[in-house]
Amino acid sequence: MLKHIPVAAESTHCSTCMMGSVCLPVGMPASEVAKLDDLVKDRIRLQKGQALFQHGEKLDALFGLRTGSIKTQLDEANGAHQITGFFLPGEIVGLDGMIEGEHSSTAIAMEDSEACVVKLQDIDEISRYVPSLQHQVRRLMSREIARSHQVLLALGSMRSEQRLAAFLLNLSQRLTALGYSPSEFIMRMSREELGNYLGLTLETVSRLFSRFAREGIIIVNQRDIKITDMAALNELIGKPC
Amino acid sequence: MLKHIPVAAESTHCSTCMMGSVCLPVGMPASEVAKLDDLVKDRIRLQKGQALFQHGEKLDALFGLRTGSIKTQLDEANGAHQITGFFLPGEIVGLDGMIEGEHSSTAIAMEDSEACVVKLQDIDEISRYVPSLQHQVRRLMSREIARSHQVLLALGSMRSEQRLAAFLLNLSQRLTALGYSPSEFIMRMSREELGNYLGLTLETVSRLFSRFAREGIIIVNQRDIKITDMAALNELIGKPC
DNA sequence: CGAACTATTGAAATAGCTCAACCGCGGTGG
DNA sequence: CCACCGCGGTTGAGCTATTTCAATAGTTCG
Repeated sequence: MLKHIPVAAESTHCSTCMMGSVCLPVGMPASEVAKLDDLVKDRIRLQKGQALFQHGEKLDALFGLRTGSIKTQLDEANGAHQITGFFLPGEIVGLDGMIEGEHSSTAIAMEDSEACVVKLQDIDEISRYVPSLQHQVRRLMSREIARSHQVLLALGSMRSEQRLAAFLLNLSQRLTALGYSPSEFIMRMSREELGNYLGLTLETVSRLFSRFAREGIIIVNQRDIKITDMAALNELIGKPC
Repeated sequence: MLKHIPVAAESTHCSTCMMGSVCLPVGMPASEVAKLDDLVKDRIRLQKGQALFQHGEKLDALFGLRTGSIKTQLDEANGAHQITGFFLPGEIVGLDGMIEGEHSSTAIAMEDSEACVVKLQDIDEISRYVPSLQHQVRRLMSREIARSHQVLLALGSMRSEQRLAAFLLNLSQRLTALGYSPSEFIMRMSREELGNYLGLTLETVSRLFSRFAREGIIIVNQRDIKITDMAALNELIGKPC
């Protein structure tokens, strides 16, 4: 059972949340953000491995990740699955599969995590007096489409080393936006999960890490990554530094 | 320059459009659809090869494809590109890249086509008295996300023959929804475009067509396809008929 | 009719996969 | 405390699906 935590009156709301600058309100006029306080009525605390929602479940809310990290995946009939995204704090999970009111994917916590629950009906309610909220949801969904197109680009037209380079650069950027170091971080996902996401086997991913390390591009210690030559990564994906 | 055609008063509106059952209004209550008449104020006629919109252009509208077919692609700096979707009549183009009000992709007509223009500001306007319109847009965007996740699944975890099988089945289904034959159709895209979309080379695609034909699964005549063994295709993608 | 695409087919090269062995680390229980 | 297990990661060797390069043919179109 999911652990729900009602958001107490004196607790953090969107308008006072530290994540505001990168989360749902990002880019909204401050005057409007102030009116979002009723948007999040509770939060969910997840333990590592727990599902935030599962394929086929009724969908009536979006989730703003506050702490931790989450992966989303498409489950296949034969038991296999394809990971479609890794989410960091401030990012919105659950934008896919509002078709027929059912989730089309499954979201699983990769470490202990906490997410704000944003009910769809509250979005509708609040957009009546916060006109920009609907635009915001559209913008977030649009960004999610663009994001998955980027992954499509990687899977469709990059070689293995480029996929990993693109992934590391993307992760670095997103972590930077959260205030972390651009060049040193801990990956929450296993080699297998990363391989699944990138359309490679776990062995290939492992070999790539070793090779990048041998070439002096990164320093690898299990999931602890230090990027020592950002330019080389950019060059790999054809972006002249 | 794009050819705009104002929609005359007596012309077809969403409420009377033949495509209504598969296009933007799909699933909306009939009473609401009746109020959508001001949603489309003009249409665009495109010649084969012409762009409906290009990467970086200002985005202020969605497009409902009325006739023809359109491909969307991500353009890379080095001149390469990744095709992210093929669109048929009734499908909505332009849902990606409402970020920063700019298109993140380019949409190109694969044959002479015509699209209804749905201005974003008209959507906002009309949703004031057609409450379900916002839901509808959300639903359509969500479907677009789910769609691209399906492609991700194909690119990430299927072998070449499965990708082509999945593609043919998907195309067949969509054409059926439009009232065409499920088993006999003309593909609007070249082997190269299909290969690009599926993350394969054009030669591999060509060989796969030849092989499927040799195995009695399809009959191929250039872009003219006849599926003779639908069950075999389903089996290929692991869906026991 | 010839030019320029578009598709097919073959042969050789290779990127990434499969199978398999091994290592290291963290927990667990005798 | 230490032996043992299991899991995640690394590395090697051989294999194979797909690509690359190349030659040929069919189709479209001015």
